[in-house]
Amino acid sequence: MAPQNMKQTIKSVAIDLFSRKGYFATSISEIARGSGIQKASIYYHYESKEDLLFHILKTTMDDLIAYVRRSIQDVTDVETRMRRAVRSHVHFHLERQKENFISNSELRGITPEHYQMIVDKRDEYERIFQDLIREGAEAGVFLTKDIKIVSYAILTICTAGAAWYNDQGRLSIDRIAMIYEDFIIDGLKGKHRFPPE
Amino acid sequence: MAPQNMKQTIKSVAIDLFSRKGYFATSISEIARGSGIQKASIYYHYESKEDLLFHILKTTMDDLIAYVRRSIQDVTDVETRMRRAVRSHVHFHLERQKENFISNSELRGITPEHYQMIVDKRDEYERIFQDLIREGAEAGVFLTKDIKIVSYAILTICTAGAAWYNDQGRLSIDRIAMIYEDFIIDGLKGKHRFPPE
DNA sequence: TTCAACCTAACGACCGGTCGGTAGTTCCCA
DNA sequence: TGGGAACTACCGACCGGTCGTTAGGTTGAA
Repeated sequence: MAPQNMKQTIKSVAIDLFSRKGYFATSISEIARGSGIQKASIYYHYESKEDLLFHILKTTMDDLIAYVRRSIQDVTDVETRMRRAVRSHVHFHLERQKENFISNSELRGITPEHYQMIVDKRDEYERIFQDLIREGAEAGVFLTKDIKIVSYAILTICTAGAAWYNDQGRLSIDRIAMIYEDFIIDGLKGKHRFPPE
Repeated sequence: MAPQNMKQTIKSVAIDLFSRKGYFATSISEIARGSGIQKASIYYHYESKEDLLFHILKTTMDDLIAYVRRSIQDVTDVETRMRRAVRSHVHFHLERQKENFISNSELRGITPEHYQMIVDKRDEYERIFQDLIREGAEAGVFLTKDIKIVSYAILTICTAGAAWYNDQGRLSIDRIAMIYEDFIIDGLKGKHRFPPE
């Protein structure tokens, strides 16, 4: 195994195990076995088990934010921007299913400082969608809703996909993204029976 | 502590700890400490740590199914039925936040046999919503969508609420339920830009 | 000769679970 | 009415095993 790759190998083995068994249920020995080295050697590449988890969470969040930002940067029409954002959100989550699943279930494994860093990144990410909802509402394209709640709804619909999506399954990532896109845009445009007071 | 209550005490302490720290990160000793007894005494009430988790998951699922079924049983109009189902789903998840959070994150802690039992119950529950979507589509009230995907979308929107809902927060359970209700019904009624092939 | 990249061996802490035991209560039957 | 068996609800001590982590040694390429 080439030297520069071992750090990556450990990371991808950890991603696989953390997503399948969970962070606490996965031992350093297992990660080492999967990587073809002794468990003590893990500590040459990562400071601790928590450091390994944090690395996974951090790079996933950074990549996600960059990915979605890029997908909407040169579009002005707000409905299209939202469609693009939803689509790229879905794509990212289904293509990097395991990492995203970890990001949404293993937050409790990291230290308070690291936790704050990840939460800050997540807030930054959510703001992309919240701004789009606000933009659309101000333009009269979407009907004003509770922006926070609706943004959570949008994100969790797609994020949850990472929990059940099966790449051998009936539907392609594209197809799923389209269904979500339609559902969300209709939800955003629909009038409410219970208007905000 | 009255004798009959200790089993319940242990259970509710476990619910609190499992939801806050996770199943694997919680030790029997901690549960015992929280319950005011020695850890050996836990084993008088529950066979094992896994048995305790399974008990929590099972009763939560049973209660959930019964609760939602009851809420729609004497209503015939399909939109109203869906609205009721969504509303009771949200209510149940936010009122019994911790248990539901565990139900959606600690499935990996149980044995294969128990896992199958819980998954069967969850399938049964999802079928309630899938039948409603089908009903509504056949009646022409909803536009036909991919029933499975859309049912997952509906359920996860609300379920995710259990992860972030704060009973000290800005919004009441009722208010959140209404927002979701509107969003979902609009999503179900909207026409699709990407029709199923 | 240096140094990155690994190794073996061991550490203390803690894990879930079991053991024998023991107050206190209930119940049966002579 | 009384005595003992059985049962409930708990305890303290302990088990083998695994955990994350560290100290220190080895290897091979540059």
